Amino acid sequence: MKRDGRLSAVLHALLHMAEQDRAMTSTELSMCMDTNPVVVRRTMAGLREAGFVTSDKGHGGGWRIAVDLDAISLKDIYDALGASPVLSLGVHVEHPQCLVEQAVNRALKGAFSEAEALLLERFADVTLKQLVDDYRKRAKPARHEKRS
Amino acid sequence: MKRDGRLSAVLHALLHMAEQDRAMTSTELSMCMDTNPVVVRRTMAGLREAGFVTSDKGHGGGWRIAVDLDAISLKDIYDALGASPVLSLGVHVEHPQCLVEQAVNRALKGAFSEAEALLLERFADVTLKQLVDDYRKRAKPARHEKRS
DNA sequence: CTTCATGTAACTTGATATGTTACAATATCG
DNA sequence: CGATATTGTAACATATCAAGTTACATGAAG
Repeated sequence: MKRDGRLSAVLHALLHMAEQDRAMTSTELSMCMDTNPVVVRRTMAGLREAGFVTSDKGHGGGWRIAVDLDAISLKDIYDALGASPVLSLGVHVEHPQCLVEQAVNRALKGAFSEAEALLLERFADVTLKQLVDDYRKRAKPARHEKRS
Repeated sequence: MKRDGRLSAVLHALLHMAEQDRAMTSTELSMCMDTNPVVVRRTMAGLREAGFVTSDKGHGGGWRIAVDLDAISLKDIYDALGASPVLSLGVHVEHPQCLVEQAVNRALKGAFSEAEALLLERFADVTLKQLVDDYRKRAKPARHEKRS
């Protein structure tokens, strides 16, 4: 089963936007997200509705981050993308008649919801600001290398 | 993204097998797994290779559980099915050049692996025996109702 | 030796995420 | 004002991949 890399791709785009003080066009973003401009607009639409980014038409238009970087967590972005399922695994029948299958579902669902809750907690703990800081911390030493 | 219900379906089948003292045919199992016999054989093949079930051809043939119910955990079954990914979410590029994307990947992968580890721990903690016991505990009171 | 079963390869189908085209709407620039 | 740059979005096309299906070989039991 193929994994959904949209969250990852969008975060990549957002961090690049955070490093610019101008708007970035869908075409620019499509390059760093390795897709095409229409898909970028489709994906960013959710973030716009949630108020995390703004978009402007026309000359000099494009996408900008609209809130403080430390006010957005990965969970916020995940939700804004449309809360796709976290787990590939699921139960075969949601509300089975069969008592045997009900026992299976009880066991599986317990494990599923714990794992999902943990993941979303971790997402909620990380802000875009932290990602930017992490990136900068690693990028700077590399620049020193070049200078020296 | 559609969820993979094979683990759930196979557990259902195994518990029914556990309640019988005869072999069950792929056709019988296909009914309780809500699919067709060939898919059952395909799915059970992994369990057979792992030694959890045996299959017999010919008259009176079919599938039987081959080990003690308290010697198999959900994790064992999950593994025997071919360890499909646990999470729907993944990173967009596995080993990116871009430092920004590397920072994104570090954050995501940490959260992913914690959640996955937790789920597999929980799976490892539950044996087929426990599921059977849970089922029986709930099934018996229902019979008393009928009698009284 | 017929029937009932599994084993498995090959092919078909269906669901769906992604990509693409097309064009309307709108903002900026000169 | 007209040319150009940009988003917004619907509609369509493509690719992928799991599941379903067909077909037939193999083997066991009556």
